[in-house]
Amino acid sequence: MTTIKDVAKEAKVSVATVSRALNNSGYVSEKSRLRIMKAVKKLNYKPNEVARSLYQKTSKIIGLLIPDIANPFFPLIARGVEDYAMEKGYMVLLANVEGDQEKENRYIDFFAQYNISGILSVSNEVKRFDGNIPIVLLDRGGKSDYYSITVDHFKGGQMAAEKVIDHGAKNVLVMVGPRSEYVALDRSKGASSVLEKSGVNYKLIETETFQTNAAEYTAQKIIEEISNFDTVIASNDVYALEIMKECLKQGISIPNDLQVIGYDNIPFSQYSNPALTTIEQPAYQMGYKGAQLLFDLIKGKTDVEKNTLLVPTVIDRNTLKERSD
Amino acid sequence: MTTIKDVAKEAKVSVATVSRALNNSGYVSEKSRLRIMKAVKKLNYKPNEVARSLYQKTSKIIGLLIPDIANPFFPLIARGVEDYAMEKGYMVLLANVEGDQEKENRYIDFFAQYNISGILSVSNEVKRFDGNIPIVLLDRGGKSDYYSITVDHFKGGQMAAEKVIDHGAKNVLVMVGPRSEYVALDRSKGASSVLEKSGVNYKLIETETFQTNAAEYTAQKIIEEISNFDTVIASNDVYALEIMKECLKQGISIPNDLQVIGYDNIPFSQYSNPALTTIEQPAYQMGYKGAQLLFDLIKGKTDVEKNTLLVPTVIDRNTLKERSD
DNA sequence: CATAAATGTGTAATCGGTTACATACCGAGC
DNA sequence: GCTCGGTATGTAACCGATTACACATTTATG
Repeated sequence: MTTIKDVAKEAKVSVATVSRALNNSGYVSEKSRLRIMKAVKKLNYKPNEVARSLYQKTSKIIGLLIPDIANPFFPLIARGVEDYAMEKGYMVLLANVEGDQEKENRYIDFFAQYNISGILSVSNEVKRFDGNIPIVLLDRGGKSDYYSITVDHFKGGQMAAEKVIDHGAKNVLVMVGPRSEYVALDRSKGASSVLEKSGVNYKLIETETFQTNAAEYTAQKIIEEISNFDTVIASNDVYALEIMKECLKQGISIPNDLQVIGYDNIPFSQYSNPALTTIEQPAYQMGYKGAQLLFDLIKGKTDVEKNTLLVPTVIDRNTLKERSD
Repeated sequence: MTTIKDVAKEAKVSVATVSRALNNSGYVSEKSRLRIMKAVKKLNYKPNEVARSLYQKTSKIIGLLIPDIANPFFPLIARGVEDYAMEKGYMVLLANVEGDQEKENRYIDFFAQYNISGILSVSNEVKRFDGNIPIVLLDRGGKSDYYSITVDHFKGGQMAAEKVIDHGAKNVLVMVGPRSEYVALDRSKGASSVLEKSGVNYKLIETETFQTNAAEYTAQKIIEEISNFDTVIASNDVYALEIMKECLKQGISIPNDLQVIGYDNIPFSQYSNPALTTIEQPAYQMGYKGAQLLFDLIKGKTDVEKNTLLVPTVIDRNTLKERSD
């Protein structure tokens, strides 16, 4: 590895001058600058970020905490984050915490130990973080005192309910995610508010987790109850697909015997047969905007919108019956 | 942030002693050790990994290069890697390169700048890496002089071909991935070897990329040709699902009008209707074993198996016709 | 009991950058 | 000609850890 000293020697200047030239800080004569650039090229010099980071106490890394890399919804967010970060010359450290508090803690300690400059988290809160680096929450945490980019899940829940009512739902099972997730709560509140007002029969059923690896078990439990309902509002697309799989096994026809609506619009929701009707979250956009906000905070900007609320959209496919009108 | 100096002062010893105590190197009296541990706890001291890394020229990070985070096959690998790395107290820096050489280069520079201790790459080779840290290739590169954990794709291709022949295929379209990917080549070679020998009619069709975002376009092009065939061996599950989606649109019934077999066994292949018959790659295992091998190399072990070959398995689902016998 | 070996500890160099500070030179303004 | 501000550059301190080396003390050995 060539170091700044090698460059300095090659360009016949001091390391200070090299550093100034590379960082455009302080005065450097044009002559020196040229010699330095030439030396950098000749020696293929890349500054050692570790050394830089040690002195500066920051880095060109941001951390991204996601709950479940196996759910394709999160990679969508990750891409948005990554694209913006890349534009700014930053790297993103992707941490897959899988709902495991211990794992999350380890990643956060790690972030701190590496002088990470900001954190984006798709998580309700970032516990146990003592440093003072900026944090932006994605998809959740809208009412907390964190900065956040969220989707209006209450509205999303309403949209789902309106949509199924519109398609003739009479007995609706609405899956609520785990109680600990505000996201899930908001969604089901939105749904029930509409359902309640319109007078259709409905029941809330709570599931324990959002993790994809529990989806199969959960879907089976739900199917046991399904004979009393004509429609299910699933807590996300993975669950919706899992329910459809179970229905297929049991000869329950979709949408005739049972209507299904999902949430997220993950790429795979278009591949089911029938293709899944769902509520789209602007995941990529959320990631991208979240990264933007985080960089504003890193730069010390203060006139930023603290909580941005994005709107979901209905994606009309084929798991609801044709409307009769 | 508390530093080693704070701990030293609190424990009334020098920083050297603290360092020795924490790293179990050199001599430290039991009395000092206890006082140091107490101080560490009291001050909640976490060593600054950046400083440590600067001196040691290594770190507790390994890099994982994956080609496409949107394809659920890769998160499976990532989990295997992560689980093993976590056991060993390492972090994994997940880099999503999206088939973009520029992006890959940036990540690799970045890895080098952060003294990463090893690289796992799901990529044909790791170009332009001048350092000398260990590299393990996953899923590809079996014949190169890199260390690798691969799946026997030739055999996988054979299995797919045997399977479809077994189910009565007469005219087979086999999708080949991009020419640049040995994986794709091996698979199609395996398939054609069997097809050739058994005398069934077949055609190879080359696609430009494995990236999921090009899948829709590619599938449409393939469908144009499909009327001449009764079976398609897709280059991976995402493509298989995409083809099934197009078939659904066009009223082509699966498996009666067209049989489909995929490759990978991504979690979502079970959600299609009919559920996708496919060849499973032991992705998680590949990640886990790859991490194991990488750690052996990091530790300087030399008596390791250089190229491990895992075997794929047929996952029997419903996109092939019932066998007539 | 003398000496060698083992144990324990502190000072300072080191890793590769950034930057405060000192210094020197130059041209402008009085 | 002298002073002042702008330009240019180098020396050395610093970031927070590890470790070579020196030195002191204790323990083992013959």
